Amino acid sequence: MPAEAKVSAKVNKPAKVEARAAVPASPPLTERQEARRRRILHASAQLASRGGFDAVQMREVAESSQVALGTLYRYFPSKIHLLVATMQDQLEHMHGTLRKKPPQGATAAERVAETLMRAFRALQREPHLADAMVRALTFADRSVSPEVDQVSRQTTAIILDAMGQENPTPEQLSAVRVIEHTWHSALITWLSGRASIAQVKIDIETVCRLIDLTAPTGP
Amino acid sequence: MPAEAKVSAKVNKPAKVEARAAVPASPPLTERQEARRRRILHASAQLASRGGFDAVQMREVAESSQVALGTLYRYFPSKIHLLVATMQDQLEHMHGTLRKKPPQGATAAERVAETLMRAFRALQREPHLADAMVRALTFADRSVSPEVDQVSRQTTAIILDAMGQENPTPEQLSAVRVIEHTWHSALITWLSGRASIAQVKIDIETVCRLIDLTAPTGP
DNA sequence: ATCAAGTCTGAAACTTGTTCTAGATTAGCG
DNA sequence: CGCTAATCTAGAACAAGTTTCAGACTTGAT
Repeated sequence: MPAEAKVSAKVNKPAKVEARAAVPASPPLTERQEARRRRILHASAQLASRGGFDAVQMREVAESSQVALGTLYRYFPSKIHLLVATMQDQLEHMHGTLRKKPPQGATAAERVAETLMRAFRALQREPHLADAMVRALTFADRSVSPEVDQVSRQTTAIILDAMGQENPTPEQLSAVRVIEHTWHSALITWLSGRASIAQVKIDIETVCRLIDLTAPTGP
Repeated sequence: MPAEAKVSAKVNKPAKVEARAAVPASPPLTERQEARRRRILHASAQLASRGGFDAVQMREVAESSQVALGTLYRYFPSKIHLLVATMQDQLEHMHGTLRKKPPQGATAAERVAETLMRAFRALQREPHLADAMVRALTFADRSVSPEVDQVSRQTTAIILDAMGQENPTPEQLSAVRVIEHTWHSALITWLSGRASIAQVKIDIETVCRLIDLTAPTGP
């Protein structure tokens, strides 16, 4: 039988994903493989934290993580895949952090805005890392759709969490979609220096109004 | 004195731009230079229409437009610059087209949604071209900010046109910003196959509600 | 313990964006 | 016209993402 894992082709790259969780449902990795994967993601985040998207060079990631270039590509079929996976990783971490101190706002809109601003502040602490992750996310083509979708689901989960809404209406889900759009695009404009932090704040607060507008008890 | 133009360095690449118009304010180009520029943009759009972002290869653009590679880079300092300029070009064209038949909707929100859906339909006719332009736009880094800003201004102008609002309030401008965010991000999700045309429509209509919400005579 | 199948490594090769160079061309001025 | 500075061209060279390959290494099954 196989070797380090019983996968067929391409290392267990996160394929189809379970309905909710962030955990890939693909064949399990051996310990050593799991360790390699971690090393790679760590190196990726570290290099990204330095110089952003451009500083994440595949050869360097491979070297930093003590893995051959070919192996890196087996785990992550492209630089974009790698960075999107890095984002998944960071997002999970952030969701955990955010869960701990739930937002205080009185309305759902306030809580969502507060949560997103908290996330934004976290990103501001590592602007280069944010740059690498967000640029990869929006540049991703169809071949990365499953992974990008996963990030999107995770983001949706964070927002719904903040809303404290168990069973959102379709209208509310639309509002959440629009909020995500705004969130990503506002980050882009901030990262490329075309919008200030204050401007991003305003945009987030503006779009969050949609939540109240679509609240089940609303207008 | 100089040759084909009296520019200093880098061909008259659109620098600072006048307050409103889309016309670059830089030193004028010779006829031959203007012609070269047109050929390049045409080749860019043509290649993009075929295979999208990846199909726009600088060597091919240079060949198609009968220009040396070095010259291409003198006119457009990077592939991203080129594609963003291509977008400026197309946007101008589209703004002209849209002006002709103003939207019919009763409310500003309806008119904006109608206008954006009209633009969306136009993009659907050349999805590959849309792919190239939008991907370039969101991937652009700081070095392209002036040009991307110009595109943003043009988009804002189209939306304000549709609103029929001469003197928008700051709140309305915020709403317009959020609409633009949603517009760009929704296009991205559509282009990468993660959202359907119907979904994009819903998102546009949802975000356009913000306009009524912020109307001067509104709530 | 042995073996077959799959994995990892190291290095070279290939692709495409970007830069550089030497020489031919062009524009405008005197 | 003839000059000069800038532009254009052809082509090589460089950089980083991606692919490929032969051989060494692991793993799990027999």
